[in-house]
Amino acid sequence: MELTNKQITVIFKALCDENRVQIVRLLQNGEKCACKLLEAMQCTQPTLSHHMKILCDSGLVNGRKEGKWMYYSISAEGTEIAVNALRELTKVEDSGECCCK
Amino acid sequence: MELTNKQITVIFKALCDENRVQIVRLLQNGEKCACKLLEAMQCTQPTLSHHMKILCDSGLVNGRKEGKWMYYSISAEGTEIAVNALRELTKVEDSGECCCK
DNA sequence: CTATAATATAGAAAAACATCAATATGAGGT
DNA sequence: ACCTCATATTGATGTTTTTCTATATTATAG
Repeated sequence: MELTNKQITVIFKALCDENRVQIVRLLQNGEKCACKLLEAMQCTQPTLSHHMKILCDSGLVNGRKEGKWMYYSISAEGTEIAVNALRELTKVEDSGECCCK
Repeated sequence: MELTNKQITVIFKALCDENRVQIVRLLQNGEKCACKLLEAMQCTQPTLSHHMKILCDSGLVNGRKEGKWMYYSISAEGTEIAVNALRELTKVEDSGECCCK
C-alpha cells in the first residue's frame, strides 16, 4: 500500500512536463483518441506517443485499444493513488519527539 | 486560484527526484536543520543545497534562517495547494458532451 | 494480399538536470 | 579584524529527458 520513493517519482515525473499536464487537462472531459490529442497538441505523433507511454506507465492514464485507434482516459484508480501518495508524503506526523508528549 | 500548467510542473518537478522525496520524508516528523538533512542524505552539501532550493521554490517546503543555520519544514499551505492542484487536474468533469445529459 | 491509416519504436541531436569540487557569502566567536 | 562554521553559488561533467526523422508494427478496407 505504501509506495516506495521510486514509485512516487514515476507518478510525479509524469506530471512534471507541461505538455503532459496539458494532455491530462484534455482528458478531463472524457476519453479521447490519440488522434484527437495530437490535433490539440503542438508536437509530432511520435512525441505524443512517448508522452502517452509515460502517462500510462505512471498509472494516471488508461489506454484502450480499439481497432487501430488508441483511446486514453484519466484513471480514477491511478489518480486516487497519486493523490493519496502526495497527501501521505506531505503529511506532518507527530514524531513523539517533543517533550510535551 | 487556478494554477497554470507551468506552475503545476514546478510543484511536481520538485517531487520527481528520489532524493527530494526522501528529504520530504525526513521533514515529516518536524522541522530540521540543513546539517541534519545532510547527515541523512548520501550527497554533498552543494547538492543538498540545490535540492532544498528546488523544494522551497515549489512552495512545498519552507526555509527559515536562524543565525548561520537553515531550518526546513514542510509547508502546510504549499502542500495543500499541491494536493488540491493534483485533485483538480485529475478530476474528470462532466462535459455535457454525452447524449444522456 | 496489397494499400492505407493509426500508432509505436529506434536512433540521434539538443536541452535540461544532478552532481561534484572549488569558491563565495554571511554569521558568530575570539 | 580575523578565524571558523554553515550554507549558497559557480562552473564543469555525466546522465536523463525531450524532441525530431525515419522506420516498423498492427489493423482495416478494397
